[in-house]
Amino acid sequence: MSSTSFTDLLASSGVDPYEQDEDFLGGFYPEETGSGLPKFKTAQPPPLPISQSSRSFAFSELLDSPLLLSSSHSLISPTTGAFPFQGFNGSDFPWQLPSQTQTQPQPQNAASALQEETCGVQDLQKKQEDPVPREGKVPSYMVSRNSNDGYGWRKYGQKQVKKSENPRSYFKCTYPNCVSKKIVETASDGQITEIIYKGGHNHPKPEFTKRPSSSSAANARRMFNPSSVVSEQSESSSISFDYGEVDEEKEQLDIKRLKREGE
DNA sequence: AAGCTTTGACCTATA
DNA sequence: TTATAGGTCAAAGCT
Repeated sequence: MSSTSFTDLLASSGVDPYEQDEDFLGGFYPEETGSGLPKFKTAQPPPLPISQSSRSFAFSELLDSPLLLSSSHSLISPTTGAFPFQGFNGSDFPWQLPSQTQTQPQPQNAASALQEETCGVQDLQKKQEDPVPREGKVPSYMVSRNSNDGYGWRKYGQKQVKKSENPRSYFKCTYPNCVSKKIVETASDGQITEIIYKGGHNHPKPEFTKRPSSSSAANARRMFNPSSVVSEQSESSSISFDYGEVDEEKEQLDIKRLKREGE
């Protein structure tokens, strides 16, 4: 998969660029974003040992750590999308628009890679900030299943954690035998402030997920209602990828967590 | 009727 | 060893 491009992955996953775009903007992001751009954070170790770190210390650690190597799920579509955060190497942003992706030059080194990342994030941010204005908070049902990164998610718990003032929602992938989970931290105003992915999907992205076959068609409609799903971006909202803006403490916690999971 | 969300209780890990 | 925090379970209710 090292030679597999994002586009290829899209194709192989049965998602065409157009759809992908919709997935990211209307499914994965928006919903996740709901309102502001979420602070993407992932506990999911990057599948490939690529220079995706905007934080050398952390990633060098990760790269050296068994986490990366032992992450069996890393070989599959990890987190949310079928495409892991390897995308951070600058050219494969999972949520990056195809056109943008294609114009991204390959990072020459760690430093440039870092710049690329930063750029990619910012550009992406702009693109995402534009789209659609959001009104009000995002209902939990949007935040949850809607995680249409192509996968189905079921909320199994919510908790107010001390670490952050915002409540965390816990989701499991609804695919049979899939152990993938994600934790979404949502601010009081409905903005998703943090998303943590745990475990990878051990299955291909279900094609039906875009149109949830769940009984709650109403919910599905609401979920996919652009006007309600898309977000207006505030100045404060920003995409903070795990790799770039997470504080050391959090990252350490994630690493701990990953280690535990890996055992 | 199936599947999902909600929510309090319970379990486990960590300091 | 104990207290606290984080994560999960599972029953109830909803769509």
